[in-house]
This record gives sequence, structure tokens and C-alpha cells, in this order.
Amino acid sequence: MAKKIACDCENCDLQALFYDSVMANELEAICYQKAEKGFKKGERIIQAGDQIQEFIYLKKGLVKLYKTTDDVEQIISIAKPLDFVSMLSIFSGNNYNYSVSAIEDSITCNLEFDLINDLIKTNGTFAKSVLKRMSLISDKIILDNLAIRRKHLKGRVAFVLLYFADTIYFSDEFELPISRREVAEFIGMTTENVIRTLSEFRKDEIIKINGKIIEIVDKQKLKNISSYG
Amino acid sequence: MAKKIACDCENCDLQALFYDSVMANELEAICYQKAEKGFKKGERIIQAGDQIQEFIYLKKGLVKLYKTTDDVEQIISIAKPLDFVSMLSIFSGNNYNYSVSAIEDSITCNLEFDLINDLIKTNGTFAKSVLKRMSLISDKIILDNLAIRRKHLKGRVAFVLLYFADTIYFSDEFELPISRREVAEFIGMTTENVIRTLSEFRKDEIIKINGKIIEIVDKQKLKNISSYG
DNA sequence: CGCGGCTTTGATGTTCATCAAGTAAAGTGG
DNA sequence: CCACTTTACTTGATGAACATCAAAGCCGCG
Repeated sequence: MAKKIACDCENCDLQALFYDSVMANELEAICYQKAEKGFKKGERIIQAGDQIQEFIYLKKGLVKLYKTTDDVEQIISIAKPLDFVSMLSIFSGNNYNYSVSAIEDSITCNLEFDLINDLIKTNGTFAKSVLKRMSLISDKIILDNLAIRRKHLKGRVAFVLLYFADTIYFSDEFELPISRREVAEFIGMTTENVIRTLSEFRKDEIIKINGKIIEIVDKQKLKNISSYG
Repeated sequence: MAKKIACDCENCDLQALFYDSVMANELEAICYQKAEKGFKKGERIIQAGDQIQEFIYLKKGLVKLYKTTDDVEQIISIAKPLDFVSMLSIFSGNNYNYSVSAIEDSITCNLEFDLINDLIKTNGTFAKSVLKRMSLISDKIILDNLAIRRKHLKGRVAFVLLYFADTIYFSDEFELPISRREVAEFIGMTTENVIRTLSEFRKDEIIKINGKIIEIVDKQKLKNISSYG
């Protein structure tokens, strides 16, 4: 279960970026009442439908943003710290529209939502920085979704592999943090076809597979497939 | 070409909602420097890549939000007044990420972007209302896209017809404001299959077709198809 | 009045989902 | 810690859904 962990605002990577606009005295108030929570891989951080009471952002880890309809799960985005996924719809209404789960051990920093609301009202610079961040998140999700939509099965799988290599792990060898089924839920194809495509890439010596460990061998070819060449 | 038209802030439907939070003296300044522009059906309002200099919102009409990649056009959303589509990515960077074109004769109200920025910084209530609106737009786009993704060809076409009937025209008989090709670009299928599906709905007496005029005859059946029954 | 774009229908082939069946891995209770 | 159960992974065969190609009629516009 999610448990509170020690506070260390001073060392938080997000501090500079997030509180850029916040005055010292405000920052103190925020730091004082914030709560950090740890989540193990697989644990749910936000459940769609829940009432919004906290302003949650990712301090460390990796999460998936998704929605479940009639037992069908659709992954909307994979987000890392600074993507502030929880921000996405919290100003729309009183309840979350999406679920968020940790796909790697993660730490969130939680603030009373009212506090953030007050801050937005009283601190224009902060409001603007929240606006910008929300805008960036939306853009990323919409553009990624459009990019995926344009591609066929192979291009979509290639896209996901490049996504993890280039924007999450910054390495051509990494452990895939999600299952084949989740890849399928992300790109809108079936699990079997994701597996088939990965096997094909392996046979064509574009990647090496060892369970969850993926190594990209021929990156240029993978890029070509992703761009649909 | 887009031309300036007479100013009538007093009668603007958007005024109450948009300027809810704006003080009288601020409102005056805004009204004074705003510019309204008219666009004929088919005219482009925003070109992806253009520099963002104005804060544009739809006063009247209907527009499509889209993106062109390698000569392939993908429609992201169909928006009516109060959807404030132009707001979507204007806080992300200096240039538009998406294009917007009128699909019906439309009127926009344009404000200097700097003015809005100042307002956000000085008026917290306004900032919060912009945040809320942006959040609603993102949610709508993301949720609609997820809904479409879940469906097969017939369900997607049904979804689009119900979308126009229930959220745009509030009537079961309407003139489709976009071409068959654009419907295809919206739902991610081919023009031919959109046409085939419409013909099938006609043969099954679910709708009547007269060129661009569509009449929904058996709405319940259309809803079932949309929900994928 | 002819040209180009939009619409329509048919024929064909590709892509992908579904079904089936088996192996490997991971979690669970005695 | 091991038998047991469940979940994830994998491959193949089949059929359905959809794209592509082709051809022709229609409409609006210069």
C-alpha cells in the first residue's frame, strides 16, 4: 500500500521548475503541508471517478494514464516526472476522468487542492506556469495519439520501442516496464499481434529480446519502420 | 478573405461566460482593442506553424482542428463556440501546433496575446477560468478520440452522425458540414468506407441521405451501432 | 462547357482480429 | 519450499474488417 515517506523538498528536482514562480513564504507553506507517497509497480495512484482532493505530481518513477470502459483498458499516455499527468483534467470538474497506475516504483508529492487553487488565484506567475505545463501535456498526448493513428501495426510497435528508448530511458537497451498486453492497449492493437511483430523484429535482427529486456540493434531500420518506410 | 466586421461586445454570447471574472475596467480595455474577423466556409483561420500573436476564440460558426503530415490530413476535433479551440496549445510555445479552418461561416474575436497574458498574471479568477476551459477542451478531445478508437468502422460513422445531431445541431436532420473525405479523416478510415457505411445505413433505413443533408430515422439503432451492439 | 474535386459502387488483396493450443513465468496456499 | 493456480507469453490457422485500385456519374465553378 501507498505509504508516506520522508520529506525532502530541498532535494526535489522538481522544485526549481515547479516553484519557479512561488515566493519563499508561499513555498514554505506548501512544503509544510505536502505529503509524499510511495507506490510499488502495479499500484494504482488515481482511480477514474474518484473525487479530486489533492494536487498530485510525480516526483520519481513512471506511470500509465488510462481509461477503462466495459472491461477494456485503453492507455492514453506513459508519463514520467515533469509530465505531471495528474494535472490533466483536475480543473475540469470534481472527479478524475482517468486512472493512473505506477508501472515502475514511483513517488508522488501530494498537495491540498485548495492550496493550489488559492495559489493560482493569488499568484499570476504560478498560474501561467501551470497553464503552460497543462498545455504541454495536452499537446504531447494529442500529438502522440495522432502519430500512432497514422501508422500500421509495425510502425506503431516501432514507435513504442523508440519512445521508451529515446524519451524514457535514453538508452537502446532497456527493460520494458509494461506487458505486451499493455503495449497493445497503448497502440490499439491486439496482444498477439504485438508479440508477433516483436518476434518479427527479432528475426529481422532489428532488436534482441530477452523477456522484458529489449535491445535495439538496428535503430535506423526501426526509425524507418516507425516513419512507415 | 477574412475581413474585420463591426464590434458588438454587448451582444456577445460569450461575454458572460468568458469575462465572468474580469473587472469592468479591464473589460473595457479588452473590448476596446479586440478585433472580430469573419471567415467563409473553407477558409483557414490558423495555420500550424504560424507564430501565436493573438488570442482567438470562436464567436459564431463551426471549425475543424487538424494537423497535416506528409499531405495526410488528420482531423482532431470539430469545435463550436465556447469550445475555444485556439486556446489548446497557445501556452505551450510560440507557434501553433495545429491548423484551424472554418467548416461553416464563422466569426472569431481576436485579442492581443500579451493582453491575455497580463490578465492571467494579474487576475487569478480569470486565470482559473482559462485553466478550467483548457482542461475541458483537452478532456473532450482525448475522450472523444478514445471513444472513436474503441469502435469499428460502423460504430465510428454512427458516432459522428450522433455527434453532429446531438452536440452541434440539436436536431436529427442536419446538413453535414464536412465532406465524406473529412469524415474519414476524423475517424481514421478511408473515404470509400465512410460512403459505403452511409449507404448501408440508408439501405437499412437508419438514415436518409440527400447529398449533404442527413436525417436520422432510427436513432436508437444508430446509438446501438455506435455503442457497438 | 469542360475540368477538377466530390461521391458512389464493385472487385480484389492486405492487414489485422479472433480462435485455439501450448509453453513459460509468476504468484498463492498448504 | 513445493504443488497448484493463474497470468503472461508465444505461434499457427482462419476469417473478418478494411484499404486499395478502378471506373463512372455528379456537381460546382471558372
